[in-house]
Amino acid sequence: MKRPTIADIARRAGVSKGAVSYALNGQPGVSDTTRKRILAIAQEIGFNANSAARALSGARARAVGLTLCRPARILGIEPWFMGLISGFEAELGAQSYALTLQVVATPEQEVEVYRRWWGERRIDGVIVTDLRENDLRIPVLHQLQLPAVVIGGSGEESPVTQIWSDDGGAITEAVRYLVALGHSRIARVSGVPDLLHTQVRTKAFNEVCASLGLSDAITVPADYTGEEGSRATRRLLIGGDRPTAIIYDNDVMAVAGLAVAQEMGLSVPGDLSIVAWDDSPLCSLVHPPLTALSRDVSGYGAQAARELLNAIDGKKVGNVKAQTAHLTPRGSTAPPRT
Amino acid sequence: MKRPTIADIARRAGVSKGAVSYALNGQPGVSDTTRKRILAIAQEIGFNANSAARALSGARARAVGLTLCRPARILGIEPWFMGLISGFEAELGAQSYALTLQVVATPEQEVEVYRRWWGERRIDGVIVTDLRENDLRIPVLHQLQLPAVVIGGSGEESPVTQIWSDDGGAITEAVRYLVALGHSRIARVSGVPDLLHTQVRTKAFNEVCASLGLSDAITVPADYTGEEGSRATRRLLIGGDRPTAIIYDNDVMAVAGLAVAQEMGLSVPGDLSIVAWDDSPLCSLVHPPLTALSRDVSGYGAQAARELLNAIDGKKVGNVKAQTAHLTPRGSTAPPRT
DNA sequence: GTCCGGCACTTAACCGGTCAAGTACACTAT
DNA sequence: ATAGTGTACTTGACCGGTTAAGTGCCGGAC
Repeated sequence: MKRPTIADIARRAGVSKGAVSYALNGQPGVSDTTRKRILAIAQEIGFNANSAARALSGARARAVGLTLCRPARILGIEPWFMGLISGFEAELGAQSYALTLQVVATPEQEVEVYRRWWGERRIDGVIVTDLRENDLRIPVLHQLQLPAVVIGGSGEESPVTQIWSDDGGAITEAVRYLVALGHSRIARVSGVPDLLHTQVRTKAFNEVCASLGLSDAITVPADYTGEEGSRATRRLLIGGDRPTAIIYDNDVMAVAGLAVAQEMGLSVPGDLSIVAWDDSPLCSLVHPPLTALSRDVSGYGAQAARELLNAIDGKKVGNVKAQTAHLTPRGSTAPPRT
Repeated sequence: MKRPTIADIARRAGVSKGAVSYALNGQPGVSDTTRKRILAIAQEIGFNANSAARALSGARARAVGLTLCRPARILGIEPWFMGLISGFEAELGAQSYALTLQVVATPEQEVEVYRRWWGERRIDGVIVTDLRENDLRIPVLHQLQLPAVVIGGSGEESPVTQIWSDDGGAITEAVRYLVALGHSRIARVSGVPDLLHTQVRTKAFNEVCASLGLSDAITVPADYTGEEGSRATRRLLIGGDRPTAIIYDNDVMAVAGLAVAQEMGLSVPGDLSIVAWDDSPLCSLVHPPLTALSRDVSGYGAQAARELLNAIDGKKVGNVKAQTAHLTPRGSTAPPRT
């Protein structure tokens, strides 16, 4: 049960390997009748071009890489990555590019994986997530000349293409909404402070709160996990002057915060309003359903994949701004009880 | 910035390509001093073997494939797959195998992807999830002679290696526990009924309920999504003789069920006890935290990857039984209010 | 002195594609 | 009749590894 090669097709069609190659790739050099005959034979014997051979003769590997650098326990539960991945796939699958995945523990390992993949010619490009300040991956990507697209940058000038969204604008909208409802003590539980988009959000949050005269608007740093989300929420709620609204940097922490409030006997949204960043089915799953900053994560992923394919094709692409997250009000926000 | 090849190493070391190949692969045929020299040069110039060239000359592709066949909205939120994936990685990474991922919409597409991957020599084997009755993928895998490991079979004889766990035993434990607490009206919200492990669970659930004399133990089929979980729960709770305990086939539906109960003003666990299948951080996140049937999903994945690598190496492996899920009691179960 | 075995390499074929260069033939223009 | 042009192929090199077969040389046995 040997897998067929173009030589098999050539033999059956009575032509040379080269002719078969031209026929299969839609290149000129064979007549229409011959081409049809060859395609029919290929179809019949279930031919698929050996990707290794193709990659070896100068062509692409037709695969892109993605590394996930978060602890497994949070990876599993956060809908964000899977949304992103299904977006990539939608685009990559259409061009029959494969997606190669690697879970890593540290950014250093991540860099190692990039080096290895690229050295092995296993991939044509990578998608980079969770950009940090002075990210050590960027100079390596640049040095390797490895086509890449960064997700979640700040939109500033960068040697690597970025797909970014206006997180500052989104959080400003959320704060204004809460203030319009009558809230004046608004807190925030953030994601990992090292991440660039966390910093963008923190800055915008501080600015809008200052401009609206909210003096005690504080941000408690956390790490996207439920445990940290609970801890941060408890810290915020045990104080005497507890906030009447909390904005969370992801859905998982928001759900954890909701549970803490319920556990402490606080009513949501009566005693506490909750806003989650990044809408997902998780937000509509709980009671009350969470008001969220929604965006089309999967579309975001598809856009990133599209830009990466462009970069691989040598088209120089600049930073791309994706849709800004918009507020989806649900049951977890209301005017504060007086 | 051309990427180095063994020819580059050979030139610098003043030996032939063949010698370099022997040296790098730890094969006999070169002296110890030469080998060390070659390895040092390889290290210095950052050599990585071209995976395409290696794969082309008869060797392995050093990659395995995984297809995910669930709608994106549920893929994202279910921790199960990510747990599995990080388990695979732990094992594959150690052997420097890559994991290639593809999201598909239907089992037919899945089969197509297998055919293409195998035809392209892109992968050495696949991991198959969500086994169905008379699964159409199994004969194809067998016909292609594509090394594979099936996750979530029933443990019965099969032409393809299975990693399975005793789901019947686990659900029996859960029912007995609820009965011991004093419950007599126990319902179940199941996953997709086509899946083999759903059938195993349903059968065992019916049997244990019958043997314990629980006459109105019913299973409402759902599809693992929160929406269906809510709907099924509502249906169960609006009846006059509503159950005092519900077992859900995954954590997402259990959380949705909890929200429905709260929304209807029922207290959990006072009026309704809830048990989730497959523990995950999600279960401890909500209030009250959910009693769950736990197992080491990531370990399960690692075991599957290990068996697949064995199968790829030509070692004939039989079915492997993984650890049975065990009950982790939390706040969502209690004796029913009288 | 020579024959033999073994070590440390080299040589070259091979994997299965791609693609530039070459060839054979028909048809047209002069 | 002859050159020129285009079409429809064939030929063969090449990508970067692996590996069977070949070579040169050294040391030891007879």
